[in-house]
Amino acid sequence: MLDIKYIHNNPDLLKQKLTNKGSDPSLIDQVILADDSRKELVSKIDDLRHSKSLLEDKIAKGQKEPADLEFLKKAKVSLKELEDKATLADAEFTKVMRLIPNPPLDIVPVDPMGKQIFVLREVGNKPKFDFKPQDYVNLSEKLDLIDTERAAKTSGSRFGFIKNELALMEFALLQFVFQKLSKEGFIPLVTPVMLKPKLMEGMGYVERGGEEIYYLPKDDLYLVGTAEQMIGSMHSDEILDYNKLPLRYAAFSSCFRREAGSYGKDTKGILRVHQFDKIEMFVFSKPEEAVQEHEFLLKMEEELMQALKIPYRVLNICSGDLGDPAAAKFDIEAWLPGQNNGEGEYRETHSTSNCTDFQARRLNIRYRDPQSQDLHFVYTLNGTAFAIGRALIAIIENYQMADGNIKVPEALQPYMGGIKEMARKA
RNA sequence: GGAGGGUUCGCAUAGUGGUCUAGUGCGCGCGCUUGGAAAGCGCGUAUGCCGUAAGGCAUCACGGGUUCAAAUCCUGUACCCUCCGCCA
Repeated sequence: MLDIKYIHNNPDLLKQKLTNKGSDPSLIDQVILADDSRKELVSKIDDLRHSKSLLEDKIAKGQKEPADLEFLKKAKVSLKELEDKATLADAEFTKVMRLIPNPPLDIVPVDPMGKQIFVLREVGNKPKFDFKPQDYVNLSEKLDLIDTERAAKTSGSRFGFIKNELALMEFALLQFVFQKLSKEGFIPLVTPVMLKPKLMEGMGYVERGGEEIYYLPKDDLYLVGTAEQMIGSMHSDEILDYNKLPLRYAAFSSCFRREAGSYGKDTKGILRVHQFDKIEMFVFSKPEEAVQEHEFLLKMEEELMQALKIPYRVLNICSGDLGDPAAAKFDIEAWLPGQNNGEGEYRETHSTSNCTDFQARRLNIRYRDPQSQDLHFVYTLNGTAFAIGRALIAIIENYQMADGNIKVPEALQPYMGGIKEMARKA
């Protein structure tokens, strides 16, 4: 959600920004109109209430006059009418307000269609194999590391059992990430995965993309698609301590996504599944520190990739490809040498967004400025530490050997109980 | 799932129809006092909306109702707590 005063003062700039994001610029005119009619009603109601309460004070002091009672009875009726109108006007205003996405920052490349790719850098050496590299689906099948067939039996398509050393590796990865991020000042967190509708809406993923979210009607709860939704929500309606900003969390959760509309895409394996585990970084920051926090999150992501020695590239996501809450976003794509029939390709493993005060406004998360004592909205940022499934895929493909066995990255070996290689079972 | 209790200003509490956005204590801020501090004393201490301003309006978990008037009465819902049952 944006600041309505800012909208009133900068309609043309915002229309341009919405156009850049591929959104409907007429939302700006709509919301201004809705706000004006809302204000008009509020003024009328306030005036009427004021004159009403003056008379009520008079009556309370014992000066009762029939004419006053008459007026008050009428006022009560017209007040009710006005209030009903105001409720409607308010609902309309809020509805439009919530449809307006976060305008992109200036660093975001403009491409309303969201087709273009802007590579900031490529990092790491792509592994050179003296054999034709296989993709992770083949590799993991031979080593009995992933079972999607039985997962289809138990749960349907787009699920997977993670087995044997790969199951151990999931927890090695978690351990590895938590160790590193704790040292960097992130608060380790394990979150609930069910979230109330009001808060899910607050995070800004329901207006568009609601189809993507699992919902439990019997309990009126959503299943989270990322821990980001939980961390933002846990501090809703709070005033955060200025001295504790930036407040950084590293949160583990399972994530649930319906993957509606991706039929036929990535149907094999576990690249795109309905349920996966992830450690997510989340930061509540002072506005003036948000850009540097965003870079810090990206740095964390890159350091994690580098520690695992997985080659990757960094993308500056263009305006048309930003989600509603994001004002700027960097993605990391890991190099998967086994894809594309052994030619290799980059696939997204990480994403970090600066959501400015868009989510904080909806969730009402503020801090008090120590100088002015004023309350301001915090800025929120999020970034993937590791989406476990995709990290495992990247490891499998980059660490494969000629015999089809897979080395365990050195950084993970301390957490693997002495296992240095995932090998074919006897 | 069953039975009971609760939800008021950062915290703790007072408040059963008008003088209550709301008293008191604690906490916090400013000042006096002091060589300095503590104590003491005085003053201040929620948020949102409308308005250039003066000022006005709203909010005592949330919604509906009674009344000229609701923190207070009636009613529905949510959340929390205790006990019982079930359970990893």
